[in-house]
Order: sequence, then structure tokens, then C-alpha cells
Amino acid sequence: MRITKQPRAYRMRQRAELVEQTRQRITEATARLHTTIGPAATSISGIAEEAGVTRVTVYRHFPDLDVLFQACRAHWREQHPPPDARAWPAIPGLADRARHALTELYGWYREHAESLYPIYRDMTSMPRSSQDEIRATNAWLGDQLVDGHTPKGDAGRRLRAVARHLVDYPTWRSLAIEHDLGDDGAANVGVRLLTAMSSVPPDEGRGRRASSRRSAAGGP
Amino acid sequence: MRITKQPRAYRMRQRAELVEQTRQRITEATARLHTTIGPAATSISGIAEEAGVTRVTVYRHFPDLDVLFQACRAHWREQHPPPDARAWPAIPGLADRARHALTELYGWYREHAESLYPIYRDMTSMPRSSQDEIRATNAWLGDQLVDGHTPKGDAGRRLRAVARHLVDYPTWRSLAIEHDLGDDGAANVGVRLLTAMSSVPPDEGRGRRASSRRSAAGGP
DNA sequence: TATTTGACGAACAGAGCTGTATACTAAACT
DNA sequence: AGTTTAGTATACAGCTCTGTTCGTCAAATA
Repeated sequence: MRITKQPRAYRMRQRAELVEQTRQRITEATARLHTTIGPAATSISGIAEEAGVTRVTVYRHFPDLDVLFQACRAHWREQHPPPDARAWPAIPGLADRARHALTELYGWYREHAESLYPIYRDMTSMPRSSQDEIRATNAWLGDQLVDGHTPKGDAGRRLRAVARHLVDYPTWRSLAIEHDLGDDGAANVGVRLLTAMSSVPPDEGRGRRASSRRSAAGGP
Repeated sequence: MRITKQPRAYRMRQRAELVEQTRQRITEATARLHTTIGPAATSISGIAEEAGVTRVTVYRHFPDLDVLFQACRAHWREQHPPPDARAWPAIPGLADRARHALTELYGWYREHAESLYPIYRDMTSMPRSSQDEIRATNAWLGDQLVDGHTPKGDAGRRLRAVARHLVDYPTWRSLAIEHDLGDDGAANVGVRLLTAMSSVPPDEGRGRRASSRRSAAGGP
């Protein structure tokens, strides 16, 4: 170890690249395991083996598991881009938007049903940070679905709650797969529910509060 | 060991009782663990310790884990009887019945929210037999909810699917807790959805209706 | 060419769980 | 009073995982 002020200039051009490749292999191995056996059954040893690397190497690259999990999720989503929910609010009618959005989203869920399954199943065995990230993403999705259609009071809160419930992967799975409605069937249920909810009497929710029009709701 | 035809009369009056007590302690210990740390984290060692018994004793009483799990569930449900869904079909109107049934059921879920949580969370780590039992119970609950209101074709199938979705514990949890609708709010959503579904045009189910594909780019 | 360093290989000590086997104890039984 | 047996205590051998340390190798680098 050097204690000199200028500890010798060392740039690592190609070196850095190799290092990055190793990091990638670890990240990808983790993603592969998370989407098959699931996070709960994924051990450091397993990751190392899957990546063709020593356990020590994994520890070196990711002393903090949270970082690995985040990198893993980021990598996977980059390779499997979800529908662009930012475009949803452009569709004015709630029913139209819901039909479009849910069809799009449920299609994506269907496409990656197997991969996403272990993730949601093992949610609680993941670090808090990852859980929060997933939950935030989901909440944002729901908000995009009803943005501009949520009145100020409880009616708005209820509609948003239902929207968030509908965009959740487990909800899709329950409707479309477990109860055999299929993607279209599940989407129709969602549309029906949202339109039905948007005309709920104001006293039907958690408390009582008047309903008005207009609202905003933004993304994270 | 005796090989006589009549291998010595041995009745075990009080003995049998003590044995049964031990079995009970094991069953209760298992229930306690399942409803706290969850089935996935419940080891034989843990059960033995919790029951104040040796591992060997657990093995002796329950060579088959499935049997233990079933006994455990039966015991718990006996101590915490769920609403009597057999009474539901007596209520003629779908909306009325749904309101009554869901309020009752969701109240029970609320009461045992903490206990049921680990069970459903760790569903997949339980023996198939237990999973099937739970699923069957749920399906039956849903059927009671819409019994007599299901037309012959797809419309009936869809309504039943929605009903089964609504009586599922995870659905309650998602609506009432995760998305903060509370029990009443969740029940109202259920009623709304069921009544909305019972008037769905017959072509809206699993049928066609093409969908736009993905639009790339990610959310947040 | 001499230096740096990422990755390897091997080992350590520890933890927890599994299933099986043994001999012993004490209480319930006939 | 003698027999049966549920439960104990203890041990074995096996498996997987954890986190850390240390010496070595080879390739990228100045």
C-alpha cells in the first residue's frame, strides 16, 4: 500500500472493462436465479456458482446485498422493458385508458409470468429497499391509470386504491391465471371495476367526504 | 415381541390420553410457529423446541409432514371458526348477499390478519395437499357467494371467477390493508364489482378483442 | 520490465437443519 | 410384580450456507 500523496497514476483502461464484465456476469447470474428458483432460495454460493466465479469474488463486488439486488432488477428491466405508462394519461376517457393500459400491462405480465412469479412470491425475503422500489413502481403505475380522474376527497382515494390493486402483478395472476379469466377477461374486470368505482356515492368508502372533480396525481 | 395369536390384551386407557396430549402439544406448537414465523421458516427442530419435546418425538408422532400440517390447520380452524358460508345462499339478492358475506368474511380476515399472513405468504412452501385444501376452501367460499346467480355460459364462469378472487385472503389484504381501503371499503369494492359483473355483455370474457402490443421504454 | 491488482483456490470456524440409532427412565398397564 | 412403551438424552454422519483470511497466478498497466 502506498502512502504517497500521489499514489501513482493508474488508469486501468481495459482492466476496468474486464472488471465490469465480471460484475455483469454476477448480476446476470443473480437475475437468472431470482427469476427461476426465486430470491428466497438464492444463496451467495449459488450466485457464485451460476456466475462461474468464486464466492469471494461475489463478496468483493457486492459487499452489500441490497446493491446487488437493485443492480439485478435494473438489469432485468432494461432487457425486458415494461409498457410505457407515461403515455397512459394522454388517453382522456377512463374506460378507454383502462382498457388500453391493462391490456398492455397484462400482456407484459403474461409474457414474463414465469419470471415475475418467484419475485413476487418471495417479496418479503428481499431487502426493504427492493420491496419499497417495487411497491413504489406499482403505486406509480396505478396513479398513471387514473390520473386526472381522481376527485379531491375519499372518492379519489378509493379510485386510486382500486387502480393500484389492479396494476399489481398478484392481482393479474389471481384473475387471469388462478381463476382462469385470461388476459382479456382480467382486463375487462378491471375496466368494469374502475368505471363502476368512478360513480360510487361519496359515503361508501372509508369515511364520508364530498366528491368534486379534477385532480392531479404525479409520478415518483 | 409376541407372536401369539392374541398378543396380550393391552388397552391403554390413561396412557392413550397422555400420548394424545403430546400430539396436541406438537400440533399446537406447529400452529404457533406457522402463524408467526410462517411455514417456510418452521423446522422440525423448531417445532420440537416450541413443544418442549425431543425431535425424535416429533418424528415418532408425525413421520409424514403432510399429516402434521393438516392436523395443524384443522386444529387452528377449530379454535378460530370462520364465518358460516353455508348460510350465504339464503340471501337472495346478489348485492345484499355480497355485502353481508364480504363484511363477515373480511371481518374474520381482519381479526386474524397477522396469523393468516404468514400462511398465505408461504403457501408454496407447504405440501401440495395443504395448498390444495386451502385453494378448495377458497373456491367453495366464492361459489357460495354467487350460488344461484351464475348463468350457464361464460358469464357465469366470469362471475364465479370474480367471486373467488374476492373471497381470497390476499385480495382482502391488498385492498383493505396495502391500499388502505379498510374492511368496509374493500367490501364495497367487492359489492360494486360483483353487481357490475352480473350485467356484463356476454362477449366480454375470454374472447377476442385484439390488443396493441408493447410500446417500449420504461416507467420510473 | 517491474508493478499493480482482480480473481482463484483452499482453508478456517461457525451456524443450523436433517434423519437415524442407541440406551435409559418412568409411568402406565396387566 | 413384572411388562410395555412414550419420551428422554445423546450421539453420529451428513448436508448447505455464512463470512473471512491468506498465498498464488496472470494479465493489464506505467
